[in-house]
Amino acid sequence: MAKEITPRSVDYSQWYNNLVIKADLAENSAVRGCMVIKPHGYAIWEKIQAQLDRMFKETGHVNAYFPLFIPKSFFSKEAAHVEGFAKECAVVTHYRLKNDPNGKGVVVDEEAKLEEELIVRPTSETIIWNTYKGWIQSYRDLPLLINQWANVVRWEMRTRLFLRTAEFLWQEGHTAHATQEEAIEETRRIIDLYTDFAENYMALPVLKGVKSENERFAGAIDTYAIEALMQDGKALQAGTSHFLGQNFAKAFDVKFLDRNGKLEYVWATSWGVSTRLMGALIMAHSDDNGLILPPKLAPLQVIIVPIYKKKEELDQISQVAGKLMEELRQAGITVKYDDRDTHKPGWKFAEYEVKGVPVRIALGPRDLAAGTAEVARRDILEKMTMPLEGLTSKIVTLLDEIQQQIYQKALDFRNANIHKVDTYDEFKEVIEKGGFVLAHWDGTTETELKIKEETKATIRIIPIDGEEEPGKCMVTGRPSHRRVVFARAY
RNA sequence: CGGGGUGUAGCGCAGCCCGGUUAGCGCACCUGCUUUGGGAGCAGGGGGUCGUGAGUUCGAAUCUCACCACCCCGACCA
Repeated sequence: MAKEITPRSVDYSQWYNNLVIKADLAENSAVRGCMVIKPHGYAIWEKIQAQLDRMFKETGHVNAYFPLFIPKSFFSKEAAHVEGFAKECAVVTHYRLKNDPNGKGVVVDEEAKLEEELIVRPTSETIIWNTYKGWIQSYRDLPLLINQWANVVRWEMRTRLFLRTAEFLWQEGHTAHATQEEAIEETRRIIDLYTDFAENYMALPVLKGVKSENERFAGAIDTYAIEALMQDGKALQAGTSHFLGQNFAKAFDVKFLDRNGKLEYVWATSWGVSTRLMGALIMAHSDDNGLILPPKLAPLQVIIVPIYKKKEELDQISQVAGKLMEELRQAGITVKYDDRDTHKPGWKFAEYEVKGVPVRIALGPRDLAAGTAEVARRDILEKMTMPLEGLTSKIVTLLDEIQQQIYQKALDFRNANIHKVDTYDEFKEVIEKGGFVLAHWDGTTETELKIKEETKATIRIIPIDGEEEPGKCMVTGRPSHRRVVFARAY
């Protein structure tokens, strides 16, 4: 079967690395910490992008593009923001190279030093708010609902394909509002949108809530986040939406005249998801044979493989396959017919399996004689023989069913790995097994850091919906009115 | 940035201790024939700055020194 994938049970992180390579999603590049996203990986990202973009537009947002470079001085304008990002910025200092006087290649031309250094954006709040200053004068100019698809650079010490790379692709929304209420509403609308996307497209159940002060975005008043559980019991932050208050408006002096003719600072939000979602998708669903993709995000949903000995057989099969493909396409399914004679059927089966194509249809002489097809599901590795007659509608149903079952499986796993604990001793024991742990916390950063120090667990979210439950902090015994969600995280 | 490890064909590795024919193996690749319902078999073939630089030596993949890169663990991390 799938060659050279380390089983999950042996070494989860190696399994992940193997899978990314074997499924041909990405590879490390010649540039430290930066990956090459290969066509299959990029095709999945494009599906993610297309759906999110649709959802952003349905909620009134538009796309724009801002510069890759940000003048260094912009960063010092919002104190918490610079504090959070300063340690991982790539900086452009010169704009020209010259031939090495010693004859060895090229060197930086020291005479071409920039007056002011440029930072390669780690996120775009500063350049965008500097721009918004020129766009906003009146309440009539608001709200401004803008999204950008871009690459950003954060100089991470240790990188892993998709999960943490020095350069990554993402979308960042930056909105401006006349009132605090409206900005908070936007922040929540987006975290709900992300939740909808994660659950209904990625088949990934998530917990939604706000971050503790310690885990908050640098420069935000509140950070809303969704957290997903990976198969090794670690949590992965899958998306964040920040209520920025008037912090950036004040830092960049963005004011507007309200209906009463009063000059006010603008209220802001920002929100984003990145190619890290690819990591979540892989780690949440896949198995030791390779990738398992939810049909809604699979670049290829159905693959048809002919099985034949003689050319006449292939011709007959191709005719049937052609008709079937036509029908499937009309039903909105992405399908490919792999009639390459350079690879054998078994090779193709294994190849599409490791790449996560949800449904495989094999057509051979035996099928033609019986008017059937062999239909194989990637998610549960099950084969069925189905009549060709009416096959298309069955495949449509099957893809829905697979989407559902992948979600259900992830949900069952997640639910089986949420534990309530009341004492710190119990917490220390349960956190070892992985999963989300619901416990009472006194709300202080001090206690949170102590827990992190002693158990490596962090507060992933403080739930916003759901019931309040009075209790006592498991560490200090101080009062708490609601359980928060702890986990070890990526 | 600290600790450990690895750099030899596209990939994975052996050879290195104890220097000495033409640097070897598996996969992949190419050609031919036979094959094709779960990663085919046989035969033949192509492909190497042994990470980089210096040194020791008659002779270096092998010994010495320096440097570089990558990986793992830790620290760091929206």
